[in-house]
Amino acid sequence: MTEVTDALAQQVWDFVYAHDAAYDRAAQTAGLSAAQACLLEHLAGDGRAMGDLAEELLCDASNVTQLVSRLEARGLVARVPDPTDRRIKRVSITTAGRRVRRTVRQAFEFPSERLGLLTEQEQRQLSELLAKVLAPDRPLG
Amino acid sequence: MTEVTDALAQQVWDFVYAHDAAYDRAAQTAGLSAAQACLLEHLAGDGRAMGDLAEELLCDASNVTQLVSRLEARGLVARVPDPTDRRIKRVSITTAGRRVRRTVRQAFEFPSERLGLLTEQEQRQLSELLAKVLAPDRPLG
DNA sequence: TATTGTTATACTCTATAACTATA
DNA sequence: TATAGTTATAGAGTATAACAATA
Repeated sequence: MTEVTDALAQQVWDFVYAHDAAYDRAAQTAGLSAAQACLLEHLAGDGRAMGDLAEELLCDASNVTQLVSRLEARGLVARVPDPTDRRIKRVSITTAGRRVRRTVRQAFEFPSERLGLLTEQEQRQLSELLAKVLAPDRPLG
Repeated sequence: MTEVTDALAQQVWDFVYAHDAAYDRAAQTAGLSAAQACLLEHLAGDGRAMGDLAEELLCDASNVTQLVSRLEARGLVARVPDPTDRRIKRVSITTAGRRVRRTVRQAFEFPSERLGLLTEQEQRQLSELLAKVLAPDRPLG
């Protein structure tokens, strides 16, 4: 463990803040909240069970219910019953949802406009540093 | 502008996520939301005007009113009228507020436990990379 | 008239607890 | 009985618009 300067901690804070703000703006471009955009990102091909989404998003199932309800009301996702277990509902993204998701991705300029300021070598450096910082001792958060 | 790989963007995402989650937890340790803790961090010696806080926190003034009201109800801040302009109210942190703020700072283990995984040289490297990424072309976000 | 802060209102995120349907 | 999802409810963050007090 090395001592960490306040200056570095502050830089990291600013970086994180800029990233968060950029994602918020990107989502807003498509009329979504960050939480809604994030949920769309977690929808793979044939649909995810509500419970799985709650686990992946690290939030309560009742929260997923509401997020999905709002997205469904706008036609961006659909609840499809699971054929093998009628308790389960799978959330699948619609064509309109894919379009909106693409909009968010394209509007999220942080990676290209910020990380893109680094040379290839610097990007590799950053990647190695982040890998060290995020050493897989804890799964998340 | 260099092309940015999805892998790096994902690493950055995970890093940001871990930082956010760690701060949420730290604030919760003191019974605060992240927004409340953040506001406490912006309170300097003699108190900040509500409007200045709104600018620094990049949010609406009415939002600051509510955040401050909740903190005031818990005795962590106080509204003191400005002697020179009676429209202005300055928000100052109380002794209890300082104590709580210290609790949050100590509970925020991300800098020491995560950035501390890097050697001094690596920390300097990271600092230089972040400085490049956050080149001061835009003020914030 | 312009500015500072508040109030009223509304929407979203989030969680807990109680509930329904299914297994 | 246990599980998947929903509903009811509540508190917090946030913004817009209307408002009061002061400059």
